[in-house]
Amino acid sequence: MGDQVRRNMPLFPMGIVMQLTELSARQIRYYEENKLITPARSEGNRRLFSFNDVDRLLEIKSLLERGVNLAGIREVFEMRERGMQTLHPYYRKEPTEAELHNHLKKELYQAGRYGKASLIQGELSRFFN
Amino acid sequence: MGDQVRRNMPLFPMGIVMQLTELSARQIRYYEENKLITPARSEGNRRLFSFNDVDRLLEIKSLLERGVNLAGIREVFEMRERGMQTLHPYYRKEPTEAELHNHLKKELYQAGRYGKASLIQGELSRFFN
DNA sequence: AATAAATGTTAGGAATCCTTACATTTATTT
DNA sequence: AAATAAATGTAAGGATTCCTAACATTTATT
Repeated sequence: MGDQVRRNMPLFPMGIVMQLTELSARQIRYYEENKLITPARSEGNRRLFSFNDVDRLLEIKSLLERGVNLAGIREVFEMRERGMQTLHPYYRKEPTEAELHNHLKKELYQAGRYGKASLIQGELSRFFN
Repeated sequence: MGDQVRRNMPLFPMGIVMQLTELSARQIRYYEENKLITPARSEGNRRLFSFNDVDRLLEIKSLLERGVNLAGIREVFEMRERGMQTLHPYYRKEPTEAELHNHLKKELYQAGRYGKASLIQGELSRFFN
């Protein structure tokens, strides 16, 4: 069984993830609402979080504490998914992109040096190996 | 945070453990009743299983399939906790010990070569690293 | 001051899990 | 073969956890 598969297995209920991340249910649901995570669901519609979900939540928390807003975090995640290292992914996109980029840059600038949190792959590894 | 601590963190609810082990809730509760596992409890008295709990359940299942009964499995676990490799831990114990040992030996004998399943540390590693 | 972003709080309902009790199956013993 | 024991199934009633939705509050930005 691949590592990628394992890290995406739906395992944890809301209560455990709240403890693991020290986030409120409201916060976690809000981040999902904003497409920052997409936890699986049980048959009865209960959220089931994977290791990767928890990792993401920890990173969201870290970035928020650094002053990045949800739009910025979304951008950071999309950036990574495209396998980019640059901070400028604005070519070949929608009109509002320039503004978005500007906004992000400004926030990241005043949030202190960027790149540290987003480079921490696997925050959850503090809990598990 | 130590590895031992992590593997003992209460994380999984009953439903997930059922899927992970392919055991029924009845079976899992019965094994707890017989002191083969001791999952933690939530504030509201719900079982919360750790990695080690799931590992144990997988081993219980394996041993049961080999014909070992619960008493035998309990013996195997106690044996390991004492850090023994021998199959003869009957000195310095209660009167019924000799019978127990005899019983176990018989079962293990007819269950095929012993030692394989109990040596598999971390069955759950098939799912996680 | 007004707006927006992020989070808190509450309510009502649904899903999951709890214990307890009794039934069933399978193996062992007499 | 009948009786006993071990392991599991099943069902009921109740408690816990989680769900969505709505409205309130806090904080930052405009």
